[in-house]
Amino acid sequence: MANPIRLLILLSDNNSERMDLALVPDTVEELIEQVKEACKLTGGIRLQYKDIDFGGTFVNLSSTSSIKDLTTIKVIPSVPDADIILEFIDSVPTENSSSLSAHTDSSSLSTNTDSDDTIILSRSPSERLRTKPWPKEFNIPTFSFETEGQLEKGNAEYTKNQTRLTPTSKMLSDILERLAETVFSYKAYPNDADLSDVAQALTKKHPCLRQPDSFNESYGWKLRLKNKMCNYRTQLKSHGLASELMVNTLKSKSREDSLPHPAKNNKKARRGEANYYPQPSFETQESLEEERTLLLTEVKKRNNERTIREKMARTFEFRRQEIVDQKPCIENLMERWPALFQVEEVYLSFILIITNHFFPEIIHTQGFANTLKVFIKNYI
DNA sequence: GACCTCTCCACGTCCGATTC
DNA sequence: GAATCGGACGTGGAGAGGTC
Repeated sequence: MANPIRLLILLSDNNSERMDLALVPDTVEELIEQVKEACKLTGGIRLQYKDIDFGGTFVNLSSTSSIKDLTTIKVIPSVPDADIILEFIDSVPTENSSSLSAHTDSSSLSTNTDSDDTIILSRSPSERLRTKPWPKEFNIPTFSFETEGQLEKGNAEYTKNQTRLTPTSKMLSDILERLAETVFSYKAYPNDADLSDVAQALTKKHPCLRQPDSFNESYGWKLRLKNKMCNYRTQLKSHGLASELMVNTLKSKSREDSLPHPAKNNKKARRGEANYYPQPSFETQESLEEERTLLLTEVKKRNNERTIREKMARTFEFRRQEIVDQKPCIENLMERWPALFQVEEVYLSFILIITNHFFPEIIHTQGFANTLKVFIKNYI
């Protein structure tokens, strides 16, 4: 029978615990789980052990064979290279509409979001609505109590004798309204494939709504939804609820015309593209202008990429609105925002724009974050 | 490069259903 | 019965893509 072993777990400089084990686990993963349980830790950790052969230096633990009685184990919160995630953060926005933040995982043991590994690419507070990418499987929301009740009855009827339900206008409004709200929480301008997803998810969840005459038995719902989204955007605009939609309003674009005609002499956004117009953050125009002035100084300093990146991120909304509203010429832009033309910013924006355009599904993945990090380290 | 067709989007309008 | 709401549809301007 193996002898029990005693370990000293170093949690921090002045925080340690004793841990007794009946036997050494076979794998490091098991040991990590046991340490987490014993010390009541959450989040990602890795372990190092005190290597006597090297004068007591802490060495990464790759095998439990290094563990003996009275070994000192050091707990390292999270593993930066292994735990990179992409997520939206609220404080420091940047230059791309699909703004993202790739940073090391800040578990309960770590608050290391300010390391050099952090790629500050976050979204504006106004865009908090769209904090998640388009779901792989669209989750149909819960409708009003009345609608849900009718659907439940309709589905039961459908299961029994394949009878389809013809929704009343009230029910139809409720369904479309809730779907539009949910779709809008992901995308203001969903494409055909997105709407097909929603329509299919709807008829899958509520088979009584299937339309036998249409493609996939859901094409009619897709058309309805497409129309609803258009009306929904108009509705939001009329209530002034979405500034990002307002800048894409044709009438508001042709201000120079005293009697603006819709879509007359206006450059229209490219297919599937709309002006990104984040709301000003909690910071004031004055403070942001001050930040911009500081940036002019910072940009002249050497090896100052991180500070520039941070300040560019912080002034993103301010800069974006300036560009959308005033449409400044390149000379003015270069004069006011020289950092925007630095290689790092151009590369980063380019990579994100291309990726978001062609491979939107990978932009939230860990693999993309890792690749981006390596690219920035090596080439920027 | 010109032309054509298709698609997208905003906008306006119609019309049926609902509310008052 | 008038007012309001909202789904549906038509229209026009613009971009994308294909063809010659």
